[in-house]
Amino acid sequence: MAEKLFLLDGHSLAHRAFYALPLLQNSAGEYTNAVYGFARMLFRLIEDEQPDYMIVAFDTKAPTFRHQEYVEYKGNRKETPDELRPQFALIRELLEALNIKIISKEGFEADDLIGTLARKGEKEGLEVRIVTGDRDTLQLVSEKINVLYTRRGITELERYDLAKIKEEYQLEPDQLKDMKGLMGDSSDNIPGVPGIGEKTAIALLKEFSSLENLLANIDKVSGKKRKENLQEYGDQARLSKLLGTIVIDVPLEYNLADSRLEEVDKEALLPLLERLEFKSLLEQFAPGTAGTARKEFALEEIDFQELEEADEEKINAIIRKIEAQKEMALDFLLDNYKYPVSARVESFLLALNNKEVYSLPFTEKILKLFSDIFSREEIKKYILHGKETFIVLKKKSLDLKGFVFDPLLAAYLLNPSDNLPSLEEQVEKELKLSLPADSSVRDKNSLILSRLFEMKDILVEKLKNDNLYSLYRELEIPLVEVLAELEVNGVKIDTAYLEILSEKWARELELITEKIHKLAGEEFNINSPKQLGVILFEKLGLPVVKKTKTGYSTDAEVLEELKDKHEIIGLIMKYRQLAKLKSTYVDALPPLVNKETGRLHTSFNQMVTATGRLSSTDPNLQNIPIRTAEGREIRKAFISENEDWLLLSADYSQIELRVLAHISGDENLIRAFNNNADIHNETASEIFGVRPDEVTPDMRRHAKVINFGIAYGMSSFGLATDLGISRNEAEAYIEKYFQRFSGVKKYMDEVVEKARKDGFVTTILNRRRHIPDINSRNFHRRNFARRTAINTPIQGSAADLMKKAMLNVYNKIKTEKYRARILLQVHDELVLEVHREDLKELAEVLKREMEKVVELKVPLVVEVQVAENWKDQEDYTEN
DNA sequence: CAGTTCACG
DNA sequence: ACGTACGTGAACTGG
Repeated sequence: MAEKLFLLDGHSLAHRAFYALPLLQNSAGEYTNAVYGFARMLFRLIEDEQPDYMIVAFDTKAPTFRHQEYVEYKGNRKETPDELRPQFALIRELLEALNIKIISKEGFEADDLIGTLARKGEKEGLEVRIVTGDRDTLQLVSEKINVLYTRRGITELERYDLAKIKEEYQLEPDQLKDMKGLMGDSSDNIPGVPGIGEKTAIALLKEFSSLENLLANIDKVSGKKRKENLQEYGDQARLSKLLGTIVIDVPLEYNLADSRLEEVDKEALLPLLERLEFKSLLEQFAPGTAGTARKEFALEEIDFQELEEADEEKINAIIRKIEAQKEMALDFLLDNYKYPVSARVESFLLALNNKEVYSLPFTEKILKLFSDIFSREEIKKYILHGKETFIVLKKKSLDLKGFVFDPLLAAYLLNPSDNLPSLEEQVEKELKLSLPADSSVRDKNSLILSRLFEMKDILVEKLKNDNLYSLYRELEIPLVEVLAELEVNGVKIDTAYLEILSEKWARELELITEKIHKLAGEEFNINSPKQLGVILFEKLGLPVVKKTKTGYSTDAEVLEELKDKHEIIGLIMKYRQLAKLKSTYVDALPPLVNKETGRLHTSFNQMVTATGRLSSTDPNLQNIPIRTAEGREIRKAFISENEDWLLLSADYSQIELRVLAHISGDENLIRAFNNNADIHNETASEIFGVRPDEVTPDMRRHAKVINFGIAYGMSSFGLATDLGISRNEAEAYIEKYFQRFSGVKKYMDEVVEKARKDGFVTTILNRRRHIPDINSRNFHRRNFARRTAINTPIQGSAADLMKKAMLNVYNKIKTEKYRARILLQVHDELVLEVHREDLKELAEVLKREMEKVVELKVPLVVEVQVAENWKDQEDYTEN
C-alpha cells in the first residue's frame, strides 16, 4: 500500500469547527471552540486514517490573482467573526506542537497550494487525501486523489472518489470547474450565467463536455433565452471558470520528508491543551492526569509529623520558628463542615513552609501554647478554611489576627461562577500537582497546606492583575471573621411556640385535605404536581394554562388564573401555602437548634453567589417568610436572649435603586433621591406625566413594578405579565421610563457594551463577574447574559456596601464594647441582638455606620426597627 | 438526582 | 422569529 499524504485546508476546517460548536471559552476568557473542533478533527483523522504525511494549508491576507482578475471576488464574504480570528494563532500553535507542517503563500489560496501538492504527491505515487469543507477541491479528484469533505458535526467526513463524483454529478472531476463557470458561486461572489443552476449546467456539460466547447457551439443549445444568456454572458462564464479553477502549478519548495508525521511533541502539546482546558484531549494524551495535574504528590514528599501533647519541646521549637519567620499555614480538621458551629475538631494542622507540616491534637493545652501566636497581627496566617477556623477559635474565646490568605476566597473573587474549584482542584490547577486519590482528608489537607505558601503568591498576583486585591484584603478577608461571629452567635428560637403553631396548622391542613379530596372525588397526594395535574386537568376538566417539560404546570400563577373556575383551586392554594410554611420552617427549624447553645446557627456562605451577595444554608435564614400574614407568624419565633435584650433590625431603604442612581448618574433619579422623595411616586409622576401629588395608587403600583424590573433588564413581555396589561402598554411604559430616565438607558447600553468588550462587568468596589455568554450565538443565552450584565453591577454593588457596613458595625461594636451582636444579614437588612441599656446609642451608631459606609451621589437611608421578636418590629427613632 | 414549586431580597 | 426579570436554598416527588 502506497504511503498516504494528507492535505488540509486550515481556514475551511477552522470555520467549520467554529460554526459546529458553541462558543467555548477557557477561564482566561479566550475563545476555544474552533481550536477544540479542529483538534478533535485532527486527532480523529490521524487515528482513523493513519496518514504518513500531513500538510495544512492556510490562506493569507494578501489578495490573490483572482482578486486581480475580478475585483468583486469574495466581495460579499462576511468578515471573520471576532471570536474566531484569534483562534487561528492557537490552531497554528497546536499544529506546531503536533509537528505538522503548515504552508501558505501570498497570492494563492490554500486550495491552490493543496492542488499543487496533490498533483505532485500523485506523481510521486502517493495516495493523496484532501480534507476540507470546500467543495471546489472536488475538481482535483482522481484515481489517487480523494477528497474528505466535512459533513454534519466535526468528525464526520464524506469521502469523494471518482465513483462518488460520477454518482453525484454525472461528470468527470475536471468538468466541475466548467460547471462552476456556468452556475457561478454565490459564496465567492462569482456570477456565472443567469438562469443556469446545477441541473442545467450538468445537462449542458454532459452534452458539450466543456465550457469552451459549449460556447463554440451555442447555436446547438436548445431554448431561446438560454442561447441569448450564453451569448451575452459567455465571457463572464469563462472568467468564472478561471476563478473557480484551482491552480496546480504554484511554485513551491516541496520536500516531502519535511511533512512526515512525527511523534507529537508532548512537551509543547500538553501545556497548550492545559491552557485551553481541553480535558478530554488531555486525558487522551496523558491518561490519568486529566485536568491539569503534572506530578503525583504524596505525603512522603513532605516532612509530615504527627505530634502528641507531650511533645512539648518540639512544639515550643515550632512556635519559636513561627515567631521568627512570621508566617504559618493552618487548618482545623472538622468532622462536619455542614454545621461548623456544632462540629468537633479532629486535629490541628500547621505548616511552617513547603516541607514541614505538623498534625497536633486539638486540646486546651495546645491552644494555650499557640494563643499568643494566633493573636499577633504581624504573624501572617494562610488558612485553608478561614471561616471555620475563626469559628473554632471564637468558641474557645481566642483571637485570631494576621489572617491574610484563604485560597478558596481568592479563587471565588477571580471567578465567582457556579463551578468553583475545590481545594484539591486549586492545587492541581495552580501548582500542577495531583493529590493521591485514596488518601485521608487529613493527609490531603496536609499536602495542600504545604503548598499554601506558593499558592498565596500565585493567587495574590492574579488578584492584583484583575484589580481585585483591595477588595480581597480590605473587605472579603476581614469579613470572614464577621461571618464566623454571626454563625457562632446564632439566634434564639421559641421552639415551644413553633410546636404549637405546627399543631395548629396540622389541623388546618387536615381539614383542607379532606375538602380537597372530597371535591376531587378521590384521595391523592396534593404535594405531587403530577397527581394534582391529573385531577385538575383530566378529571375536573379545567383548562390547561401552562405546561412544564414533564406535564401540566400547577404553579401559583396557574392556580391564580383558575381560581374562579373551581372551588378546589382556592383550597389547593391555601394547602400549598400552609404545607410549605410548615415543612420548610415550622417543623424544620426546631430540630436544628444547637443543644449546647440553645440557639439556631446558620452558615453564611461567602463564595456561592455570582454577584457577591452572601447566601445562607443549613438552615437558610435569609428566606424567613414575611409577605403573608401566616408566614409572618413564623418570625415571632425568632426572639432575643431574654427580657434584657431586644432584636434590632436595620434596613437599607431602596438600596438597589440608589445604587442604580449612583452608577448610572441619571439626573432625574439622583434628584428624586436627593429630595428624599417617594421614589415610586416620583417615577409614576415622570412616566404618567402628572404632578407628584396627582399620582394615583394605581399609577404608583405600576411605577413600583417598573422600578423593580428595571434592575433586572426587564422586557415588555415580563412587565405586561406582571401588571396584567398589554404588551403595547408595557412597551409604552418602558419607552417613557427611558425617555425620562435617559441616564439609566445609557447605563444599560454601556454596561452591555463593556461586557461584550471586556468579557466581564464590575461593581462599585471592583468586584467582577465574567459574562462569557454575552457574545453567544444562542439567542436565549445571549439575552440572559445581557440581563445579567445589567443586573450584576446593581445587585453586586449593593452587596459590596452591605458587606462593608457589616465590617464597620462589627468593629464599632468591638472597639466600643457595646452589648450587642450581629445575628443575621438578609441582603439589605442586618439583625442584631442588643442589650436594652445600649439600645439607644447602638441604634444611632448602627444607622450612622450603615449610611456613611460609602459616599454615593445619593444619600443612603437606613430604617431601624426594634422588638422582642423578629415579627413585631416597630420603627425606632431615638427622640 | 432532576424537576417543580415556593420562601426571601 | 426567537422567549421572556436578577440573585438565592429547601422540600417534595418520582424515576
